[in-house]
Amino acid sequence: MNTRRAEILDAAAILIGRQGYSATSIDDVIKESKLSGKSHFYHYFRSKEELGFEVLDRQFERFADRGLAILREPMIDPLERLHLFIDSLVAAHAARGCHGGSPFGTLAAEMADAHEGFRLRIAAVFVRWAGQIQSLLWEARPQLHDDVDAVRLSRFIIAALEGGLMMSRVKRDIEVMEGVATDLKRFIGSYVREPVVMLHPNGRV
Amino acid sequence: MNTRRAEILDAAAILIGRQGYSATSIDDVIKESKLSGKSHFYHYFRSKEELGFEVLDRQFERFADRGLAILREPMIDPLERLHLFIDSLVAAHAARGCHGGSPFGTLAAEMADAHEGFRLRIAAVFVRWAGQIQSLLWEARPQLHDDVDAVRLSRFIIAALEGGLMMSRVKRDIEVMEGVATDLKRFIGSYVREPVVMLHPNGRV
DNA sequence: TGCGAATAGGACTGATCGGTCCTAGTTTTG
DNA sequence: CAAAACTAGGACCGATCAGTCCTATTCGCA
Repeated sequence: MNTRRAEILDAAAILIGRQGYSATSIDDVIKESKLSGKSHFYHYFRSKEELGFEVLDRQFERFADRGLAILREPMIDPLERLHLFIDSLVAAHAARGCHGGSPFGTLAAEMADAHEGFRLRIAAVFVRWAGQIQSLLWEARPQLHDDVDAVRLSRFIIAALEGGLMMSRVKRDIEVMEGVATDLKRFIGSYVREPVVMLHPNGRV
Repeated sequence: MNTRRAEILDAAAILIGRQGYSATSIDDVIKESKLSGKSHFYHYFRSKEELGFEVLDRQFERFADRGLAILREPMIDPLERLHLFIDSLVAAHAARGCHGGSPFGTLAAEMADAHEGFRLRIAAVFVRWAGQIQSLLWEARPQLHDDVDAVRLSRFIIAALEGGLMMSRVKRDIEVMEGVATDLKRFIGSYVREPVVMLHPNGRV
C-alpha cells in the first residue's frame, strides 16, 4: 500500500531493535528513512507511540510469516519442525553477530513496567507464539507422553529461547545460545514416548 | 561506611529496577534519597554512569549473599538446594506482584547493545551466577549422569529462569513463572541417575 | 484543469536531561 | 581551634526530546 509509510516502519524497526524504543528518537527515524523533517513524519503517524505499536505489530507479523512458518510445514514431522525452528533462531542470532536478541524480549524488558499499552501488546505476541507451538504439540501428541502440558511446555520453550538469546547477547557468544538450544531439544526429547517402532525393515537401531 | 552513599545506592537501585537505567534521572534519585540538590549528589558520585555501575555491583552482592546463599547450604542435599533456589525466585517474583523481573535480565536487555561497560559487567554477573550453580552440580555429581555438562546446564537453568521471569512479568501472571519452574525442575530431574538406592530399612518404595 | 495527497524544509515551544559552578552553613575530626 | 568533609540550595549551560505550525512545491488522478 503506502510504500513510504512502510519504509518508515522498517527503518524504525531496525532502530528500535538496535537501541530500544525510548532511545530511538523521531529525528533518528527521520534521518534513517530520509524524510524531509518533522512535519513529514507526522504526516504519516500521529505520535511516536503509534509508530511504536505499528512497528511491534509489523515485527510480529513478519516473525509469524517467516520465523514461525516452519512450525506449520505440513510435510515435516512435527517434532523435527520444532527442532528446525529452534535451530533457525540460533542461526539468525549468529547471523546478527549476537546483537539485538529477540525484538520481543528486548521490548518486553524495556516497556513491561513502563507502558501498559506495550505490555499488553507484547503479552499478546507471546500468547500467539505459544499458540503456534501448542498446535504443533497437539499434532505431535501420538509421539508424546500423555501427561504433556502443552500450554506449560510451549511457555517453557519460549522462556528458554528468550533467556538464551539474552544471555548470549550479553556474552556476545553464540555458544551460549547453542548450548541452550541443545538442552532445550533434549528436554523436549524427554517428553517423547519411548521407542517409536518405525516401519523399517531392519527394526531397531 | 558511608551511610549516605549507601542510601543513594539503595534508592537508585529501586528506581533503576523499576524504570530502567536510562529512564531514571539524577533528579529522580535526588528526590527519592532526599538530597538537597545536584551538587549534593555529585559530591558522592562523579557521574550517572558511576552510580549505575555501583548499583549493579551492589545488586549482585546482595543477590549473592541472600538469593544465592541457599545454593551453598552445606546441610541440604545439593539438588534439593537447587529446587529451593528456584522456588525462592518464584516466591520473590510473586511477592513483587510480577513487577520488575530480574534486575540483571532487565538491565541486560536495556544496555547490552548500548553500553559496553554495562554489558561486560552484566556478563560477569551471569558468569559468577553460573559458577555457583556449577559448584553445586559438581557437588551433586554422584547423583547425576556422567554426561552432564555442568557449564551448559548452569547456563540453561539461568536462561530458563530469566526468560520465565520476563514472560511472567509481561503477562503479569505468576502461573507462567511457576510453570517454567516446574518444567525446569523436571528437566534437572532428567539428569538424575536412576533410583538411587537409599540406605533405608524398607528398601524400594 | 483542478484538487488533494505527498514532499520538502525551517522555526519554534516547553520540557527534561546530565552536568557545572557558586555560595554558605554545619559536622566531624585531627 | 582549624581544616576537611558534609549538607543545603539555587542559577545556569548546552543538548535533546516530542510535538506544533507555517509555507511552499510537486505529483497522481478524476
